[in-house]
Amino acid sequence: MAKPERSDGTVGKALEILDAVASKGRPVRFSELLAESPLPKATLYRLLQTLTNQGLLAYDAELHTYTLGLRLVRLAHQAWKQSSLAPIARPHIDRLAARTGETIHLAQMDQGQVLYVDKRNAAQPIEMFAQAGKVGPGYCTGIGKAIMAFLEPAAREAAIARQAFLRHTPNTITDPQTLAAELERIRAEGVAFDREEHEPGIICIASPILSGGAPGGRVIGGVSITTSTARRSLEELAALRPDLEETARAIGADAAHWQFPA
Amino acid sequence: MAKPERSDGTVGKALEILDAVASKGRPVRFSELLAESPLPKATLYRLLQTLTNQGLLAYDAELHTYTLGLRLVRLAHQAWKQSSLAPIARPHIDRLAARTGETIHLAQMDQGQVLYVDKRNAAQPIEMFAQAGKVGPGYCTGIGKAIMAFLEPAAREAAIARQAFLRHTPNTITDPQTLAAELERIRAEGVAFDREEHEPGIICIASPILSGGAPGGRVIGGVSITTSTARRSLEELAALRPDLEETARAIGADAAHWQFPA
DNA sequence: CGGTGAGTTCCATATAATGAAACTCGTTTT
DNA sequence: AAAACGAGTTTCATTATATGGAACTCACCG
Repeated sequence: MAKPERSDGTVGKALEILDAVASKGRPVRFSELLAESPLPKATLYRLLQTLTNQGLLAYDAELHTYTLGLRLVRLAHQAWKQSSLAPIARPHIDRLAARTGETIHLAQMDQGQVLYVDKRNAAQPIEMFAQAGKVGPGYCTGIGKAIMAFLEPAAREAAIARQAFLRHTPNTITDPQTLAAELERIRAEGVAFDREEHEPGIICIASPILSGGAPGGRVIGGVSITTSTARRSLEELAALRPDLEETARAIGADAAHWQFPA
Repeated sequence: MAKPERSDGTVGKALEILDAVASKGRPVRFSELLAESPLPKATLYRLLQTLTNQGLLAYDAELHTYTLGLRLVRLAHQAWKQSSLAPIARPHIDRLAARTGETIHLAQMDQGQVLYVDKRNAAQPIEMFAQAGKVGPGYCTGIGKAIMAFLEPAAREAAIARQAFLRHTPNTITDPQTLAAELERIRAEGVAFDREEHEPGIICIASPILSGGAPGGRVIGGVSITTSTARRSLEELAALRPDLEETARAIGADAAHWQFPA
C-alpha cells in the first residue's frame, strides 16, 4: 500500500484531538471538533471522554466546551527539566544576558519548528510559560536557520520541506532554494542573522549549540541575541558574536552527554 | 465486578507510561520501566515506540533511554494559556508582588495536589517553567488548604482522601481528622496560614479565589504570600490580608466566566 | 565457546475501538 | 402547542487493534 501510515493507532488519534484543541487556542465545542475531524461522532465523543477523565482535557459542563487540561502543565514541567537544554544552559544565558543587556532566546527544534525553551528579557519582568513553550517558524528566525544549517543533510532537507514559507516582511525567505542557499552560507559562516525576516524592526544573531561544544558535534539547539533596529544596527549586533559563540560553546560542552530530542 | 476500572483503554496505559517516565525525573531504560509496569514486554515496547514517534517521549539511541519529549512543552504552553488562571491573574499578582515585596504564588488544584501556575519572586530573577508546573502537597501548604477548604463537601472529602499526610516538620498535619477540622476553621475564617507545616522557617498566608470574586462562588484556585520567619512574623504576614484578599477577589471577578478544571 | 540478559519481532487470539443508527433533550419554527 | 431540528449521548454488532507468549537477535560475559 502507498499509505504513509502516520496514525499510530488510538494514541495517535488522541494526540490529534489534543492538537486540534490546542490549535484553537480557546474553548472548543464538540461540534467544532467533529466538523474538522475525520472521526465519526461516537468515536470522537468517547475519545474526548477518555482524554477528559485523564486530565489532558478539561470540560466545561455549562458551556459544553473543551480546553487543554492542567495535567499537561505538570508533565511539561518534568519534560522541560529533563529533556530541554534550559536547566543546563541557564547559568550561561544569564551571563550572556547580563553582559549584553539584550534579549536572549534558547531554543530547540521540534518537528520542524523552533521551540523556545528559555528566555531572558533585558528589561521587562518575567513572563514564565508565556515564553517557554512558544513556537516560531524555522525559516525566518535566526535561531531556526542556525539550527537547520547544522542538521545532517537528510534531516535538513526534511526540515526545509516542512517550512511554510509565508511572507512576513519584505525580507522573508519564501522559497526552499533560497533557504537552502542561506543555510549553506550560515554553515560556512558559523552564525545566522535574522535581518528583519520575521518582524519589521527586529533583528537577531544566532549560533547553533553543538554537542560537546566543538565543531563536528551534533546540533542540539541554538542561542540568539535579539534586538531592534532602533537600539542597535546589524553591525553592532555582529560585534556581540564572540560572546554569543562562547556561550553556545559552553552550553554545548556542558550538554555533551545529553540526549537528542527527535 | 468490584473492579474500579480506571484504565481508559490504550490511552490510559500510554499515560501511565508517561507518568512513570516523568516520575523518574531522569532518562529511563526500557528494562526499568518493564520492571515496574504490569504490561508485558512486547506491549510496553510498542507503546513506547508509539509515544516516541509522537514526540511525547524522546529516545536516546546510544544510551537506550527514554525521557519526556518536547512536544509536551508545546502542548503545555497552550494549556497554560487557555486553561490556567495565570494569564488572567497576571496583572493582579504583579501588583500584589510590587506592593508587598514578597513572593507570590498562584495555584490551582489538580488531582488532589496543588499545581503552581504562576509565581512572582520578590528579589530573584525568573525561573520560568522551573516554577510553573511544579506541584506541591495539598495538606501542608497554605494555598492547598485554602482551596480545599472551599471545595464542595464531596470534592473536599475526596481531596482529603488523596493526601499523603507525610510529616515534613513538627507542625505538619498528619491525619485526615485534623485536616478536616483545620479546613473547617479556614472556611469560617476566610484565609489559610501555613505555619511552617511544609518547610521549617517558611510561612504563608493564602486566600482562595472564588469564581466571580464573591462569597458563594466556586473555588477556582488560590493566591498566597510566602515569606520566611527571618523576614516577617506570622502577625506581620496577617497584616497583608487585605491586600491578599483584594487580589483574590479581583482575580475571581475577572475569571467569572472561566471554566473549571476537573 | 556456550551462556545470559536486554531489546526486538512474530503471530494467533482476545480485547478494545469503531461507527451506523437510534435516542434524549433543549431550542427554534410553524 | 405541536412539530422539527440540532447538539450531544448511548447502544450494540462488527471490525480493527492491541495483546502477550514465545521465539529470535545480538552484544557482552564467564
